[in-house]
Amino acid sequence: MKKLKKQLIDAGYKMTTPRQLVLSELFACHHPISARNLHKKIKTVDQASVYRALNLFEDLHLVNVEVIKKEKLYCLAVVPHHHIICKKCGYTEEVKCYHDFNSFKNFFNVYHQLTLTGICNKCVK
Amino acid sequence: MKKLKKQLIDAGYKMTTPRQLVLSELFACHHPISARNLHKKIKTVDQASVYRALNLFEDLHLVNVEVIKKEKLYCLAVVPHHHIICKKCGYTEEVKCYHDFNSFKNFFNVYHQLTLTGICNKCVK
DNA sequence: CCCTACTTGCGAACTATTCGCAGTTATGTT
DNA sequence: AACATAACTGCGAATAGTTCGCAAGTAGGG
Repeated sequence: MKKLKKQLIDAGYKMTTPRQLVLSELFACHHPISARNLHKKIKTVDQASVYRALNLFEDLHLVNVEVIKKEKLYCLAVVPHHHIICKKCGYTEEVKCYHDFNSFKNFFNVYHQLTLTGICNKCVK
Repeated sequence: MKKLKKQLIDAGYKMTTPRQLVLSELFACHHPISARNLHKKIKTVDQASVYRALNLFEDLHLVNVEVIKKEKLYCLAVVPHHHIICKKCGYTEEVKCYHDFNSFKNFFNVYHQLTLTGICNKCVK
């Protein structure tokens, strides 16, 4: 959390209450969450500000985005990790991150985002 | 292309002109493309139908989706592959697919989607 | 404590995506 | 080859998702 704040500041941004709230909600939430649901949880922050915060965090690579069933979901990118998500019920598990691309082919500053979807063993029955 | 048609039919859907057109446009386009741009290229097909086709193809895993700079991009999933995309200029290269998750943890029918973003060597200067 | 550039909230504007329905079409069947 | 029918499309309009512009508020350096 402190580390996140430092990254914000170092990049030239301020740690404001709305940003703080969005971050701590993401921190508290142990699975990817949509902008909309995030806003529902912190109604004191305007929706435009939630979007602005998420976009900023995304640019700074503080959060990752993934699309599940047409929904954009955000989660903190503190420790690199991914998710596997059941397409039927939405049940989610964490998946360790296997890779560390940093430069790749002729690209630099490479980030990657891996999404796994499947059917969990409960839904398969 | 024939293989794609077979997959549609086998899943109980019809190969119609709009779907055909969307598929061949995706086939002709060698990089991920947005629904909007796809529709621009085939104006004879209504936008709702473009979306319907893309959603169907996505369900059948005929196409992959990735989000780059807040834009959802689609590409054919014929041969499993991924992309690395420059965040500055959008320049795209293909990346071979290294993995074959099929079952993973307690999930079945697992598909994965990997997106790499970075800065290409032209933009880095 | 003050200054100022960066942020926010608000309302409204955009953009993206989907819906409902009447008319059309692909496909299996005769 | 024409038919029947369930699936599909186009259209217009609705809904959802995201961003904008601006006046007012606030974090953090001096």
